[in-house]
Amino acid sequence: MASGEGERRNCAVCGDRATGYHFHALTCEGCKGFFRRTVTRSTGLTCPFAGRCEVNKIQRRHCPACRLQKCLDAGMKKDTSRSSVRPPPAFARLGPRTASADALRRDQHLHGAANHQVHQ
Amino acid sequence: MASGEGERRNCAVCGDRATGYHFHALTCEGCKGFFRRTVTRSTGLTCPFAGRCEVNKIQRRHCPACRLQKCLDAGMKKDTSRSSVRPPPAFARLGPRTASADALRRDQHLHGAANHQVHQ
DNA sequence: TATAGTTCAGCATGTTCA
DNA sequence: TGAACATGCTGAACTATA
Ligand SMILES: [Zn+2]
Ligand SMILES: [Zn+2]
Ligand SMILES: [Zn+2]
Ligand SMILES: [Zn+2]
Repeated sequence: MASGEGERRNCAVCGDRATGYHFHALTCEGCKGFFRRTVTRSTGLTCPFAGRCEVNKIQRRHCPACRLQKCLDAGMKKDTSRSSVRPPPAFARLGPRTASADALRRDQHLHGAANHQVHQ
Repeated sequence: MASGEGERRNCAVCGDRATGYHFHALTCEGCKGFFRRTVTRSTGLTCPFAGRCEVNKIQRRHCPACRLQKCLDAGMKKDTSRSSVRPPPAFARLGPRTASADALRRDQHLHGAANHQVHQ
């Protein structure tokens, strides 16, 4: 269980608590979602301060341009080979997820762990 | 000399450290599991780069299609044969089935210049 | 002992909703 | 925007079997 604990897992972009590796970088959920949304749209973001904004947990929302830049600096990138080429299966879901199908799927992995979220 | 270490056994597919022969080829645990899972569920994998992806330890996850192709090129195959009580050396040396299919695949794969570089 | 099969925590990425 | 959830894939460790 690595009681060492000395190793804090912080987001490489804003320093918030990281939940794991996302897009090849250790980041928090916020920067993960931000990157996914932003990198595709790439709406010519421009920083009003010549890209000198600090990106931390508090101010990360203030300047998307600098946040995105820091994401890229941290090594984040979309895996072009493995994305958008496989989503077909779980689409076209009209109502609430049918517990039956989902349960069936998840049952395969629910043998021992109740939730396979990142422990912490 | 339990671990002379001088002789490194590398995976024929990705070059990672091999753990032994798996499905008739010297491979690592990763490619072993990948092949077992994929060869049966061959869900029409397609490479977004015309099958010219390099398959090494770092990038082997990027393109399943090319990874599987390299597995087959390395001679990997499920031994779905009958009793499987023993691996007969004279394994259907008369059947053109494997030879032709194999050659065909290899031909398709090794056609263009392998100079194509994938991201990263 | 060696290889094939099984398990499962973790990774990658997308979706939902407050 | 981001926490929570959904799913498929990966591979180290383990088990089964010859
Ligand atoms: Zn962050
Ligand atoms: Zn800025
Ligand atoms: Zn390998
Ligand atoms: Zn490929």
